Amino acid sequence: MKGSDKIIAYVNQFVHLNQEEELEFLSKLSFSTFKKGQFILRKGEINKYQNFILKGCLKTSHIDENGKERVLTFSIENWWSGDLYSFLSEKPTQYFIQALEDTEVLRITKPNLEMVYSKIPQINIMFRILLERAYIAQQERIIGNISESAEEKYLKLIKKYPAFEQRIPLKQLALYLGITPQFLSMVRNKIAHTPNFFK
Amino acid sequence: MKGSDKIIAYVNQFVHLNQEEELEFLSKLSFSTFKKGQFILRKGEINKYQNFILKGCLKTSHIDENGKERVLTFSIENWWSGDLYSFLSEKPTQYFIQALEDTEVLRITKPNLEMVYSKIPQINIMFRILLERAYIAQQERIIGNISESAEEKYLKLIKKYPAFEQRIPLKQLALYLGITPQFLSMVRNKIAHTPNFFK
DNA sequence: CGTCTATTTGAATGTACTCAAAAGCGGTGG
DNA sequence: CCACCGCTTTTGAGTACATTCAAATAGACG
Repeated sequence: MKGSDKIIAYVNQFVHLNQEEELEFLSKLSFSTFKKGQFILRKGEINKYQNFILKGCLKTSHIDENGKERVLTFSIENWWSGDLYSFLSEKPTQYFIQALEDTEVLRITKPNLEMVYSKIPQINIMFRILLERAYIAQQERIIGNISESAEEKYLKLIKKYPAFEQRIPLKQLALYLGITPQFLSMVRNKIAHTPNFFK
Repeated sequence: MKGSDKIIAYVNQFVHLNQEEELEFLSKLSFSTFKKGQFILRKGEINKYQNFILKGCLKTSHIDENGKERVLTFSIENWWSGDLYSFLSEKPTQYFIQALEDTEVLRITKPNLEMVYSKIPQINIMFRILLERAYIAQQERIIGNISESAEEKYLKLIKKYPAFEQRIPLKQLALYLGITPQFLSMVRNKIAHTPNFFK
């Protein structure tokens, strides 16, 4: 499936576009590829794009004064990636975005997105829905982070996003959960050796 | 200061309204009061209002299957309170909102807000700015929750919102931080007896 | 004043971390 | 194609952080 078909199929999950609108939207997107390990965005830069992932996996993370890294999100096929705050406000980002796999994206700049908004109100609606969902997902994660043990958080994560278990290295998952890789390794082992841990 | 003056002063921090717009906006708000302990919203209900707090303090919390409560936010004077997701989608909320003090609010319904949006574009801009800020604050909290010890989280909280230390009961702060009240009591004691913990 | 809830204190336990080292795996160059 | 290097994952011992359970004390409210 071509990239343009993929994103149109994605958009159609939320709103309906006629052919003219589809072409208008596609004309504002550009295609980019990133090698595994490559940085798409670094702290201090202004995030000029929202990236729709056609193939691959991106990690958005934060690194504090002591060099401690924490993962805010992993983004895979059919997700958007990009620091929304920096994108909207045109201020420097606090985050790094890095490819965990060879990755292909369709990306849009702020001026182009604004042009699309004015010509295709449906796209506005789609992004409003996406923002609502992102907001509520964040709230759920906050509740989870302050309620659950590492084991519960891990089980919930791989239940919500089954692809992550196979696809994302243990170390990176630990950075997302806020635990040490050593401890996550123990947790996995315990789960694997506990009969009927699925219930 | 009257409630109407307070919210106008608040709005003026973000955007400028002329006198006609001010009156239009105010005409869409209604005044309500809540007694300490009273619930403004319960899980399963649809959140019909966004509440601007003139006086008092509201707590938004989540209670899981086991009855375990966790606090998502505390809201005091000059903050908005209300489950945005339920408000926008008109679906049942997952949260409880309860008054921690006798509280006075100015509130707006979704139809009235939409009317205001269409007549006063500035209000649209204001809420967009507020949503951006809420989103970024949530991201920072997620990073903090997975990076920091209980002591760090507590110190950061009272540094960011100094009023909370005096005003919000220890037990409620513990429900926000995701630790037991007993442990927070120990943390406070340790801080109080550690010379130069401010640095 | 009495009752109810919030806060403090302490002991025992469990969860997760640090440090250290070994084993596994993937990519690169010869 | 294999050997090596660097990074990830596993394993283990000792420690620190945070919880549970229990009980005493302090505060708030009618």
